[in-house]
Amino acid sequence: MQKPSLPEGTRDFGPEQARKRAWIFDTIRSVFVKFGFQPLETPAMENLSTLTGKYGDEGDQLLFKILNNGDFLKDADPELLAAKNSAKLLPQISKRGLRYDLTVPFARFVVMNRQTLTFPFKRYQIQPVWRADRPQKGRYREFFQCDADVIGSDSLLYEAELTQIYDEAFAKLGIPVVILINNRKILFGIAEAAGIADRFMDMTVAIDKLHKISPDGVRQELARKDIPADSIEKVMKILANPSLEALRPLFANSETGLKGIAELERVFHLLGKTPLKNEIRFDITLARGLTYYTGCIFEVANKRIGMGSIGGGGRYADLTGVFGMPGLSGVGISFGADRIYDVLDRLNLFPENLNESVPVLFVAFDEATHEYAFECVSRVRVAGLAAELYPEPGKLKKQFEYAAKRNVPYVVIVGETEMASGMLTVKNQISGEQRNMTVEELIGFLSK
RNA sequence: GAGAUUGUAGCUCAGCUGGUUAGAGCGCUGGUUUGUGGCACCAGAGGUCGGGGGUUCGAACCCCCUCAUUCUCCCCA
Repeated sequence: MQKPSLPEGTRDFGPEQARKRAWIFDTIRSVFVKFGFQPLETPAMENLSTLTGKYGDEGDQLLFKILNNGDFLKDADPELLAAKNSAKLLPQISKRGLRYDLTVPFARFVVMNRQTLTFPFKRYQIQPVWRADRPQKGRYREFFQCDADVIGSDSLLYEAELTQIYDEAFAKLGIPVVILINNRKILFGIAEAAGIADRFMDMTVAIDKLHKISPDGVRQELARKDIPADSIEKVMKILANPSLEALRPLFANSETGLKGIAELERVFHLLGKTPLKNEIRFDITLARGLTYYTGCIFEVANKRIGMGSIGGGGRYADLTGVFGMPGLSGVGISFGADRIYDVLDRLNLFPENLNESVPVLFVAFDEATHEYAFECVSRVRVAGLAAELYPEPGKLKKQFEYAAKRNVPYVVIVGETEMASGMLTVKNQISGEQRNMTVEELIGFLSK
């Protein structure tokens, strides 16, 4: 007999976990829908050509590839095979891969359906993605992403609305958060002001680590990238600056930097016209590693416990360009569902009633009462309520233990007396109190 | 890709410098209580000590290989 096991970095979600996760997804989805986003689902697998080259060299390595069906070595180049040249052999033996995120499939979908879509196109998508990463704390090889993106508009209204979505969703989930906002153009302004515009990405990647490593660590990181010492000090000096206002004079010679300031001011202006439940903060050190962001960028941090970011996103100028449809600006956000789960779990913030499976369980003593109970259960279900009947009549002890383990709040006892009178015995499992009532009364009782 | 960690019952773990029939708690099954669960008591089932090889009179424990886990770095959610 073989021991059952799970592939590295994957997990099962048992009933309780699955219910909690469904609650998270439903909560987030309801906010997406409220802001007019439409659902989209794409296949788990994409053509490898769609995926490769979109996430950098590292990303390509982390793609799960799917072996071709049939005799997949038949058409493989014998020389490559003999040389064990995996990299060059790959396209000959694998045509498909599992999706790595939801953004690239979304871009592919938009380009393929450009004739029928109405722009701006707002979609949300809640599906699993796969990465052949080394699993560790809070990181899995299969995990869910909850994305909302708008494509086909460069209006800053959407930056404001997506911030509102974060605000409302986390308020509904009961997690107090800080929503951090920055703008890639401001980061570019820093690079220009420090005279290292050509090293923009190196600088960004280093700044992104500021939260993890000390300012000195960032200095070392920058120095390692051969950035001149005086430029490094200029960068660090600007980073120490917390407000948009004070930034403006420093960006006198950076048109892009000034534009970034103006964009953020516009977003904050719009947000000022609506009540928000969480703190929204400009954070000049927020960088985000992904290269395709070009404007505003977001990140959500929970206030209670340290645990990476639980959401992030930003504006990208040209996501569909690689698929031959340039000039479409988009902006999107993502919720880290798995980490949100961990935060809710650690802080005990899940709603109480989530682990109740059914509101009522029927129990009976013998064949005759069991059949009568079956009729009663059916009538409760016809009324639209969930109900369950224990499969065998007999010992109440066993049936009550089952009810307790399933967290059923009410148990209906059906015996000869009940069957004769039509008055069921209904026991409240929490208080222990018992009452007699007809099926109709039970339905009314459970409905409120 | 690099480094570390752990692997003993369904679960969480104990097992002293290698020594005879491998333990506990929880869970499970049955009973005390065949019209009432959570508590208590009693009894019981359940393990080729991740797998393979080696050292030894003797290995859960020491050595080698292998598989798997968890964590850190890189990168990211």
